[in-house]
Amino acid sequence: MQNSEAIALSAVLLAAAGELTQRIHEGVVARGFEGVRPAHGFTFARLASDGATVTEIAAHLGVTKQAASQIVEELVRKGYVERRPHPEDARARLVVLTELGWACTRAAEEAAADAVGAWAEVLGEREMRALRTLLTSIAPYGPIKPAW
Amino acid sequence: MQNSEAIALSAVLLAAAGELTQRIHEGVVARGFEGVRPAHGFTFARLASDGATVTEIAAHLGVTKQAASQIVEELVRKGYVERRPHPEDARARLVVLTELGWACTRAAEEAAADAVGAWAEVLGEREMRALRTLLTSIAPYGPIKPAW
DNA sequence: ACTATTTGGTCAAGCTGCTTGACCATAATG
DNA sequence: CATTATGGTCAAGCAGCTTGACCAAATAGT
Repeated sequence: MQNSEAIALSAVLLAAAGELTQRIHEGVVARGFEGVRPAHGFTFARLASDGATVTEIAAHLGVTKQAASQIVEELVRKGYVERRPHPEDARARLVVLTELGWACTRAAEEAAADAVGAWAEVLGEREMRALRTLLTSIAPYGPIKPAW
Repeated sequence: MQNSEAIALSAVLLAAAGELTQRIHEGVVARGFEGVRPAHGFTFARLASDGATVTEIAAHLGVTKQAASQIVEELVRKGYVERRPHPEDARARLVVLTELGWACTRAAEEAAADAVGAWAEVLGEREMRALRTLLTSIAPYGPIKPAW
């Protein structure tokens, strides 16, 4: 593997990821959900299965818990999530999606499906599976940090 | 293509891109270049071939020209680029990499090669070429916008 | 048991990186 | 050669994050 090949691979990977992010965002907006940013989408993804605490969200996003707390506050204000008392820890508060939050999550999924679908039209089903398999082999396990 | 598959593909793509960005950044820092952010790397990439004007950099990064101007100012201060008079337009100024800027660019390329090389050890050369081919087919042509 | 430390969360203040708005100098257009 | 468009900077403001201080509940130490 020469350097130039590594650069080329990096460039197309970053370009594809950037475009995907942008398209998902545009698709969500087009479906009527305004004032939501990609970071909110990553938050929703973490909340989708049973909710999470502020600290867990912070770890998921790779930010401080103060930042996560502010994000949650904003999402509460906009009606996407709500804070409930934590069933096992009186200090903690469980953040869960509201019905609006679920609707927005589904919109994001549809937008993702649209964007990916456009790729499928170019590559075909078979190649898409190959792509997914390859990426799955190299993607890290941890949280998806929107870090760049 | 079902929604769930699109989500899975999106997740691994974003995870891989996030990890790559982070590793490149860490690699650049490890090679002794401090105070440089991913956005600077995207700037360097645009400057590498013959330099660019502030307006061109702005378009490349997807930000306003004021923001691009500030970024250039910072890079000048840190010694990575310099402003030269534009040979054809007295209004414009051509921003070019200094020797330090070139060194930093090479460091980023090495870091990218390291990160990609780690994937090659998992996938093998053949699969890496397949991955690159697939991604090249779906990546947009325009500037790489670090947008999320 | 009860002190001491850790952990979950918020409040407050500050910084960084971007934005919008105004403006100047040069180029392109009629 | 007057008008408009373009490249660039200065200034002010804002959004999203950080660090620092703090409180309440849980956990650990003896």
